[in-house]
Amino acid sequence: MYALADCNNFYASCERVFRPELNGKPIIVLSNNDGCAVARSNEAKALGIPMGAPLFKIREIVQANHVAVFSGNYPLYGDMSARIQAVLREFSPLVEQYSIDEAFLDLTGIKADFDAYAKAISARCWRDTSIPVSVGIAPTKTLAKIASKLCKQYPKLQGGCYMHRPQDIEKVLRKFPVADVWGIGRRSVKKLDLMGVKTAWDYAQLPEETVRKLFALPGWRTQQELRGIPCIEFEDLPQDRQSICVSRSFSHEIKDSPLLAEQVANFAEAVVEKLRKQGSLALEMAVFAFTNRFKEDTPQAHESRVVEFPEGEADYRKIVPAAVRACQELYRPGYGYKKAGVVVTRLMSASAFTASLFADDAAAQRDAQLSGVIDSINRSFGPGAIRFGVQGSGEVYSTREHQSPHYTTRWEDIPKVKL
DNA sequence: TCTGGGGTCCTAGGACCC
DNA sequence: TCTGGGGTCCTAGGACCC
Repeated sequence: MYALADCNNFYASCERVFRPELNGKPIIVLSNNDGCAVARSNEAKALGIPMGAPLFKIREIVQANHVAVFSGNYPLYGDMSARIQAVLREFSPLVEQYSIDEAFLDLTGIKADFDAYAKAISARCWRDTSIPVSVGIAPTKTLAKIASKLCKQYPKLQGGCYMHRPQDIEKVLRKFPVADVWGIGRRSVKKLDLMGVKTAWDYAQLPEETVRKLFALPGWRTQQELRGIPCIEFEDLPQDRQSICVSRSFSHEIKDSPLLAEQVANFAEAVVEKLRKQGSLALEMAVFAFTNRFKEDTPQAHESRVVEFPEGEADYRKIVPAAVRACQELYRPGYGYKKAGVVVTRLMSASAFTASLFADDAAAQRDAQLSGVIDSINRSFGPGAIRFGVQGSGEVYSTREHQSPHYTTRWEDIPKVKL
């Protein structure tokens, strides 16, 4: 059996932990630059605010209903996510962190009344973190996902649902929209709709050859999983990323080459930090920048440059300047750049690295140590404590008007209790 | 005026080999 | 008019996830 623990409206719930007066009130959390609503409390959903709605399009609803608005506070969400994880590990040693707000548990070998177990996991998360968590338990990951969605739909389940008898599964699938099944995206829903396939049950009953032909291997796996046959691996140990990307939209268009280079330098620095954290070297890097695609009446540019590192690289002093050079090369005057980013690909483990016959070992070792020093200074004193001149202030060009404090990750922001 | 960011997997088709 | 057969590797693009 697998459990899926899914935090309800995660970012919104995190904000509410430290603002309990907002319980029962509509709240939304915004994307970068305060652009779109990427998380909504149930009350905000009920007001008809769609996922991903641009703030300027929902301003009237927000004002009329006093919706509390927050800029994204990722240090807070990351920390709350780690706390949830710690709770989950008490219920199974095998936890797969699937995303910031979801984790699968492998319950193999655990003897328990799984319905009570699901409810207990949810109750414990609530007690220890004040985050509401929906826990579904079922024979496959896809069915566990469905079970956890049922918890959100039916409060009487008290956050936990165990679904395993074929007749129960059939009953649920017959009412469950195929569009809400994990792995069935918008494109597939369109096709399925034309075929008259509306529910998860309809999908499970399709002939396998049809599914294989129209939805390929992933679609077939989903079908098997709906039939109760596990097909999607449980990944206990987190895999190394195959690519690492840092990109942002800017609050204003950038027309100036040095200013664009400054942003790119900051993205490159952040990429290297992530790359080093997972202990990888990059063989390739791409730097890209483009104009505002929503302004259709202005000239559009979509530029990128690729840089190769034949030896593999994870050195700030190699990667950051290379990114800046690539940015200077791709820059074209007269365009207003709205978004840029840096992505490293073809990553390899630094420990598996074989040095080149012609490399200067002493110099390489010195450089590696220097990057390590940069890492430790920034870990101790905060991001950007030490940085390249070309990074400017180290701040990216963005708007965050509704930022909440970093309650759990910054000393100055820790809530004070008055006695 | 204002429109997110970061990933993975799979497949078809092209390039190339003998 | 006729124009081999069988295979691998790589990449771009599609689809999906949160």
